[in-house]
Amino acid sequence: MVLFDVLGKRWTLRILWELRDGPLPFRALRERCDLMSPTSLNQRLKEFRELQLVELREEGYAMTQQGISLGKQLARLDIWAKQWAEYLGSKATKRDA
Amino acid sequence: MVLFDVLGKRWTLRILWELRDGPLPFRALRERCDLMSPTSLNQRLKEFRELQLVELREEGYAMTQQGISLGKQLARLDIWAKQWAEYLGSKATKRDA
DNA sequence: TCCTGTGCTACGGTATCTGTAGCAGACAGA
DNA sequence: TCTGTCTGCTACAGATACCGTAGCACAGGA
Repeated sequence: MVLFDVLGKRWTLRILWELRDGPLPFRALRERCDLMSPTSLNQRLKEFRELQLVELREEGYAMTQQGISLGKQLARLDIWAKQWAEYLGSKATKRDA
Repeated sequence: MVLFDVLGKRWTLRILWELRDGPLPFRALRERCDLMSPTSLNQRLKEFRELQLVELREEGYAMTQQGISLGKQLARLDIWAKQWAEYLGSKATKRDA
């Protein structure tokens, strides 16, 4: 499972997430990602480019068509995560009560 | 993004994936995951239990309702990944030709 | 020439993961 | 009671990945 290999690395999901709204230059992207180390960011970006999920354009790093498609999948996952957080929260509330 | 934090660790997706088919004891799960180190497996399992995605039953480690729900999301992602792999493959074929 | 922006890298320290070995407990059979 | 074999899990040392800081090389603009 190649996708799981690449997604199972630190910052991967976050970087893709931050690029969903549009292209970002290297440093701006880094700021969005809580100033993660440029070493790691560059490493991830390199992998993304090899996998044709992201490309470097004049405006900065941008999602390819495949990247956008993956972004939609992550959006689904985000929706699920929000519901899940609510579930955990409600259980915690009940326990505290 | 709590979910992305936990998913952004090595083996996380893989472990959840292997548990989709039903409960597995510690060692069997480890074998499914290419004999990953027991240290890491135990660490991940601990996190999953805290997040109520996985629980330890008599039959072994098993998905909770929330875990099953997450598994369905990962299945979607898997479908996407397969199409994506086809896309990458077809481009490579064209390039080689 | 200087300033500021870009992408990116070097370096040393730290955290995380890895593989091997083995512990403690439960159960089964002799 | 001893032995063997499961179970979940842990200790330890080495390898790998990540971290923050600093700075490089290049491209404009003044």
